[in-house]
Amino acid sequence: MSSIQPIPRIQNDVNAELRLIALQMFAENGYAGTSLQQIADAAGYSKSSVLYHFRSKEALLEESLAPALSELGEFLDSVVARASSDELRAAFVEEFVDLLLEHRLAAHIIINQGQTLADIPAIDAARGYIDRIGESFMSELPTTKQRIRLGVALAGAAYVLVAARPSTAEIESVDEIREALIDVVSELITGLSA
Amino acid sequence: MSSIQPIPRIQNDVNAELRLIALQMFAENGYAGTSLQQIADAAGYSKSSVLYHFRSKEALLEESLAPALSELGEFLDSVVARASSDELRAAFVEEFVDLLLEHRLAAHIIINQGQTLADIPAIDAARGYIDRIGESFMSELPTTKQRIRLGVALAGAAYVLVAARPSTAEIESVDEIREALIDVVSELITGLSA
DNA sequence: CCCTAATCTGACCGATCGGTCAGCGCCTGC
DNA sequence: GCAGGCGCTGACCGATCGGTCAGATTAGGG
Repeated sequence: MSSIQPIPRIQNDVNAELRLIALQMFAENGYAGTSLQQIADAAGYSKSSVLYHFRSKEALLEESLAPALSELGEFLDSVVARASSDELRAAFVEEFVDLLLEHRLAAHIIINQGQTLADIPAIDAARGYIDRIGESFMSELPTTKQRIRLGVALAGAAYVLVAARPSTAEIESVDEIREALIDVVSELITGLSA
Repeated sequence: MSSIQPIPRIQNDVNAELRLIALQMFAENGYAGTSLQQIADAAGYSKSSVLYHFRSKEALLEESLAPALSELGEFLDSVVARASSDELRAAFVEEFVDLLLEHRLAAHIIINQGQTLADIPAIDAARGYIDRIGESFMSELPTTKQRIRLGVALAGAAYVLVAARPSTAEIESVDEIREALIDVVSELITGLSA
C-alpha cells in the first residue's frame, strides 16, 4: 500500500471521468459536433483543464477509445486462434455481442463515424480489426451478399445500442436487448459461409 | 419556349447542383463536420453564393433532403392504404429497398445523424415517417425483439448503402447490392409479426 | 513549515465558423 | 441604349473553434 505503485502515472479519476464524458458526447453528437468547451462544461472543468489532461481533442478521442480497442484486439486474436469451426460460431457471436454491449459508445463512434474519422490512427486500427474479424468468418473471397449481411449485422447492432430513443424510455433490461441482438446477429452471420 | 414558365422560380441548375454536393458531403463527413466553405469550394462557387441560393446551412440541408422526404411520405401513405397482409410484405420490402437505394445519401443522413440533428424539422419529420412505417409492420405493441430487428434492418441497410469502402472498389453492380439487401431486409422484417 | 510538483484556470492566439451586406458585371426587356 | 434585376462576390461581422501560456491554487513529502 505505502510502496510506490508499479506505474506511477496511471490514469487518475479526472482522466477517466473526462474520457467517459467525452465518449458519451462524441457518440451522441458526433466528434466534429462536440467541442472541447462542451466537454469541459459537462465535466465541470475549464477547457484548459481538459487540455491539461489530454494533449489534444484527437488524443482525448483516442484515449477514450483505447479500452475498446484493446478488447477488440484480444477478441480478434481469440477468433483467429480457434479455427472457425461451424459449431463455435454461436459462442463467437455471443462474445462479440457482449463486446459491443460493454463498449457500446465506442462501437457506435467507430462504426457510425469511422468513415469521417478515417485519418485518426485509433479509428483506422479499429476498422482494420473489424475487417479481419469479418474475414475470419468467410471462406475464400467474400461475395457481395456476404459482405452486405455482415455490414448490416455490424452497423445495425451498433445503431441499436445507442439509438435508445427518448420515447418508450429504456425500461427494457439489458438482458432482453442482449438476447435479441444475439439472435439477430447470429441469424445474419450464419448465412455467411453459404 | 418564349412564354414564361408556369412557376418562374423553379429550382435552377445551380440550386440542384449545390443540393447534390451538399448531400454527398453531409453524408460522408457529417453535417457538423461539413462547412459552407467546403461545399462552396467543391461546387466552384463562393460561400456567399451558396448563401444566396439557400437562406442558411440548415435550409440547405432541408432542401437537400426534401425529395427523399416527399417520396418517403408517399411510401408511408401506400403502406397504410394497403393493409399489411402477409403476402404483400415482400412487395413492400422491395419498394422500400428501392427507396433506400434511390435516396441513399439522404437515408444515411437521416438514420446515422438523426439523433444529432433532432431539432431540424425535416429530420424530425423523416424520423416520424420511419417510425410509423415500422409500426405498420407490427401487430399490437412491439416487443423488444421486434424493435431491435427493425432497427438492425434499417440502420444496417443505411450503413451499407454509403459504406462503399475505397478498398475493393465499387465494382459490384447496384443490382447485386439491391438483391442482397432485399434478401436480408425481408428476412429481418418477416420476423416481426411473430 | 516550506519547497516542489501536480492541478487548474483565465487571458489570449490565429483560424474558421455561419451569416450579412454593398456592390460588381451581365443579361434582358423595353 | 438604357434601366433593372439576377447571379455572384469580397469584405466584413461576432462567435466559436482547438490550442498555448503564464500564473494562481492546491497537495504532499522532507
